Amino acid sequence: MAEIIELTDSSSEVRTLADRVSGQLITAIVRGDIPPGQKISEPELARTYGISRGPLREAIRQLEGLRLVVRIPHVGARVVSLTPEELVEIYRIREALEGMACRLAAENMSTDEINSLRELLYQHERNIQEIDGRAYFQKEGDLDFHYRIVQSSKNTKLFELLGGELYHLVRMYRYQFSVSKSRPQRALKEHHRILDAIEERDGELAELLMRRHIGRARRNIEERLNPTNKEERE
Amino acid sequence: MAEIIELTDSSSEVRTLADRVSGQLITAIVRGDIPPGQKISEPELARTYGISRGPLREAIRQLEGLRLVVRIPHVGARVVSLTPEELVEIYRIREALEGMACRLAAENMSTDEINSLRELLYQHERNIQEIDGRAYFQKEGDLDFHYRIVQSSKNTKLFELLGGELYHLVRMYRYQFSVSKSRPQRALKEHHRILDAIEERDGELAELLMRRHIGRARRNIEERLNPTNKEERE
DNA sequence: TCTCAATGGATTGTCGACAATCTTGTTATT
DNA sequence: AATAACAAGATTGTCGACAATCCATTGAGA
Repeated sequence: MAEIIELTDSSSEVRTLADRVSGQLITAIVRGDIPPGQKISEPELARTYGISRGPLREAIRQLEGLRLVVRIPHVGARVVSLTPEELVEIYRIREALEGMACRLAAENMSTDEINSLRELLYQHERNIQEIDGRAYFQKEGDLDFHYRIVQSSKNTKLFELLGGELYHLVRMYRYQFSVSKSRPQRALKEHHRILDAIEERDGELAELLMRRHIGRARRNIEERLNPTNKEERE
Repeated sequence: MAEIIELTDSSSEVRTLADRVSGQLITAIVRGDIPPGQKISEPELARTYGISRGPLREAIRQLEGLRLVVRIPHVGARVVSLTPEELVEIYRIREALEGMACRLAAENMSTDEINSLRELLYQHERNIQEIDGRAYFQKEGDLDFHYRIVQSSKNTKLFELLGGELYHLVRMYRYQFSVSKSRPQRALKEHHRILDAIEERDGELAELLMRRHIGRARRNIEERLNPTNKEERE
């Protein structure tokens, strides 16, 4: 099964209540347990997690930094609710950023990392065959792949940006819009091709393939957003 | 004189102590009043700003989200201290992101915005002639230009990302490393060319020029970082 | 003299209470 | 009946105090 990305605990064991609750809240929001647009009540959440409002407010401020909640002074915080347009914007950003990440990965990825990532893809393959219809694991698995590429770009700032912020939002809206690839088989094949290019140290091609890969997903969303103009399909 | 970018107050007037102090701290850190690497003492700062530690801690958490401070549980927070390598990483990200912003701006920028931005460049021109040696205003002015382009890309998420996080770090390290363009004249000319391309709605060219523009600044830093290999200069 | 443990001091983390602001439901007026 | 002002309740913002953890200095032992 796909490895679970743990972006929440930033390093080893978290020791403060605020950090711990922050992580739990991230998970809850990303999974949709706390749905988009929902108001966040401080007294209620404090009771739920058994802490006082002090640390809880700090946790909320962290989530605000991750763009997972929007806060209005003296009114309260609510879980962010992206418009489809904003989601498209995020995919545009991913196109640019992960394209670059791919080019850098082609230069900097170690052979060990490449082999390990290839193994992960085989694992995904088996999962698809097993559960076929259910695309859940593939959904998470897809981000696993992208996550590793960015990590192997060896650009720490880029890694923080994508892994620390954008991916949360992407995961969150996978659950909501069910934006998942309709054909995981095809996505998997594309992943293999991207990794091929990286293995051959062809950064230019790797970037191109990744941009196409994400661009397709973006167009997928745009179509769902605006189902007219069917003749405009590539 | 160059308009002062006010990225701190996110909307109209800030009403909570935490938000207000957060803004003041951002300014203080970006200007170098609180130098990189310096420890942030909660009791001391609380006294300085005349508030209690509660709101101050929330402000620090916000700064943590902006990557302006690094926090270690039970130890404390310190102002971030970027390595030259990380600064180069940020410029690589800017290259990708602002390149895209330029392409989008060529599509979406209104003629009013274009004219206004052209006027800003003329203003910068006058400033350069006036103060010549002192590159201070030009330093801030440079970011004004980039800021406006990103704003005119009409990609709100992109705007948040660059204007809300990366530019703070860039500004901060302008003061520290004095990474400013050694020849503001040249930078100004490049700005005009970029705006020309946008005016002609040539997104491809605008992106190319912007990438070059930022790439030059990046190579500038890299050279300063590693002054050997002089023959490798383009 | 150097290493290591202990202790005192300071700093960070957490809590409960109070003040300021907003929201909602009610009442009065047009 | 609809709108506006008001008031009660709840929520957010702020504070000071206490607990938990870390850091530095000191002293003891090898």
